[in-house]
Amino acid sequence: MREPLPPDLFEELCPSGVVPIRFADKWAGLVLACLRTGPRRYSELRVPLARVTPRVLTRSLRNLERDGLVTRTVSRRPPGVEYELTPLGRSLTEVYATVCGWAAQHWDELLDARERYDAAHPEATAG
Amino acid sequence: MREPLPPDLFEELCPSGVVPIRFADKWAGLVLACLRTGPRRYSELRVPLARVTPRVLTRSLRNLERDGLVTRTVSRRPPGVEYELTPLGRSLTEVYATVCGWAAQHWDELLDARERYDAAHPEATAG
DNA sequence: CGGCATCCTTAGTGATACTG
DNA sequence: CAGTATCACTAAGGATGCCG
Repeated sequence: MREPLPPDLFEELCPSGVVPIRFADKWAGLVLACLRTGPRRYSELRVPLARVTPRVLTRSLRNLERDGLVTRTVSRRPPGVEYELTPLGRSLTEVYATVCGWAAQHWDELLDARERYDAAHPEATAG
Repeated sequence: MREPLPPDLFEELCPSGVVPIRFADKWAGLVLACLRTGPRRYSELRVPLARVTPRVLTRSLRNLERDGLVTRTVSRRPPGVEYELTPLGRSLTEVYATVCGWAAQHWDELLDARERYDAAHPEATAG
């Protein structure tokens, strides 16, 4: 009835196993979200992302820049560094929006399932 | 011109910072993809996911089960363990499909950007 | 067949303090 | 203002081998 699975999914489903690429970065989604309304300076980003240490925020931004998702521009008048979405980055925010939509819709369900699982498997959670 | 960013995005954008949740699992996407065409036994999953060690595959499956995305069923005749998508899990595969679609479309762009960045920043990549 | 036990390595994250 | 330096912790991932 069911056909067998293809011998190697990695090329077929996702070029170079790209899926985990940007989603592996814990804060990338929120950083991109911050930039949806326009370019922002580093200090502006630090406000909503206060619980992210500067080191981690910088690394996220560098990674996003490396992948061509944001640009980094040093400016005088006013002095500062501005980050801005590239068209590529902007297109990714749409994808993130889809993910967030799913999460918002099903987060409770997921938490419930988790609670039920943990209740049914005490050994994995605690003694 | 631009309005200031909200003081805390975490509640606003994504409940409980859910975004990284399932996407932090490197193989979850491919596992879910394998299950889209119907229930599969563990040994069936191991074929396309050959480069994932049993330990890691099992952990992925357990995590997915914990979150209510797949079910795990032990069966005799034929003996084995079957994994199957729940409705919740199936709905997540749609999201993954969106992500994969984006990746397939823009992967080359991203790789190019990366190459350009690395070429422009030799110190970060090598000596 | 469907795992688990054990060990190891690394990358991500984080706290704290300091600087061009 | 926009980071960097240093240190520490954790969890994910992976290799190998064994078991009910």
